[in-house]
Amino acid sequence: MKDYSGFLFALSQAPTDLQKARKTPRQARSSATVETIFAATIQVLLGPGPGALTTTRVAKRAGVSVGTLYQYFPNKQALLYAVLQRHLSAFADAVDVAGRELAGAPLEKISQGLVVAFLEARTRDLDASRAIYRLADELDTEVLLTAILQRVRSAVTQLLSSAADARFSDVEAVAQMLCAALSGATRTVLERAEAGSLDVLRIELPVLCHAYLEAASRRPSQATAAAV
Amino acid sequence: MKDYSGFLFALSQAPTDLQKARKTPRQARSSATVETIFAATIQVLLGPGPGALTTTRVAKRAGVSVGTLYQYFPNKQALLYAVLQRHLSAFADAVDVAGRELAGAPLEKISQGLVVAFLEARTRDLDASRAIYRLADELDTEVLLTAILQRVRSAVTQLLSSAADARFSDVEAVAQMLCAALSGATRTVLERAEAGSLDVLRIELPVLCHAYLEAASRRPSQATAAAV
DNA sequence: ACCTGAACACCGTTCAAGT
DNA sequence: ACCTGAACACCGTTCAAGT
Repeated sequence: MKDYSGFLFALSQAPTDLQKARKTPRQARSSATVETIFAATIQVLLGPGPGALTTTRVAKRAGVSVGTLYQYFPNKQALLYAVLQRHLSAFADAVDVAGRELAGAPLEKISQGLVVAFLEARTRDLDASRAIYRLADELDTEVLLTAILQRVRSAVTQLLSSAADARFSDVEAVAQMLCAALSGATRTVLERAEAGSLDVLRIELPVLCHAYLEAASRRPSQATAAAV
Repeated sequence: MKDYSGFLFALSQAPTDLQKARKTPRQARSSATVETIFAATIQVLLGPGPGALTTTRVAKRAGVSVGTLYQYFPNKQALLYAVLQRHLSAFADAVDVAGRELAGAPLEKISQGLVVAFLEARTRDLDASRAIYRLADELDTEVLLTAILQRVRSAVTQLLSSAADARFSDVEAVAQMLCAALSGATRTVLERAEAGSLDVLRIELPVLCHAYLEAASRRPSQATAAAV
């Protein structure tokens, strides 16, 4: 019987293990170390690329030993997970802020503002964003992404409920559909590097967003009763 | 100087290398081997899971040795790439077929049909689809995805141009936006395993699709002139 | 309280030897 | 013309030893 313990450990990482650092830094010195490791991870991602993202390389770039890295992150996935988490939280924050600013506005303004907020949030640090998102599917990000999606979706639900000139028979479903279209469309563009496709999005997305919201608010209430 | 040749080879795989098998099977026996390897890959993906997807394990499952696997695929990525390619081609085929069937119909019917085609195509073999898409970002799928997107987009462009009751000032941009929203929304749902979200999509997506197409066809022609 | 880095099991890939 | 599987370099992770 061979010793698979290390391997199985790596495979069985439940999201719980991924979400928290192995050890919370208690001294200024060590929390600085964590910051340095985060920065080094992104640098390696942008420089040598995702294929060259090894724990040893990140540690070297950060100026620490591998052992130190593993003091704060139980495994490589946890490190990447933490990087992704930071990024997504910033995104959800941006949607929250936009929601508060747009509350009570008419649909037209809400559509415009929402699209701008989405595009702006996901276009900041474009290269880093691309690299980080590309990493997302290598991890078990189910839990994290679901949580972020929930935050964004409820912010949008609240915003839609507050609209000055519309009522929705099933705000939840409309918010879900809108978030899926917005984030999906944004993501599709982020992943491909096509020049100009961002411009198309900037013009077309508000049209799509507004047209859908108008149609959804005009609709009689039993239409979506069957949906969750 | 250490020997990095193996490592660098693996890193530097250009899409060209990923797209074709190292050796084209010439005998019935060997093309059957390739089929078996494909099947084994999906089985491992669905059974032990993506974390356990090693070339050795795939080979064992397929009943061949690793060496044999490497006779047909230059590396692990190429294998996964081929699996993804098959899947995406089937998807593009489905959109093509739908486009031909719907040509000349009114917008309302086109919207409905397009959504059904998208959902149906991406819901067939749902588990395998999920597993395969989750793999996509680990590979360098830029070229492949762009090509498939192009096929789908031009099928949609043609379809929209054929609409019985509408003209678009910038069909290309509208098709691009529509494809981004459709595939993005579909993907978002596929990735999360939320119960009922597929039902929401089935009801809301045609509404969104139709509302946007109506709005876009009513729009004066200079609106999207600046976009590519 | 934090850091180091050699050591270990595993993985991707090759290639000499087989049918 | 195709297959085999031991061998090799590299990677993730650990842990005894240091400050």
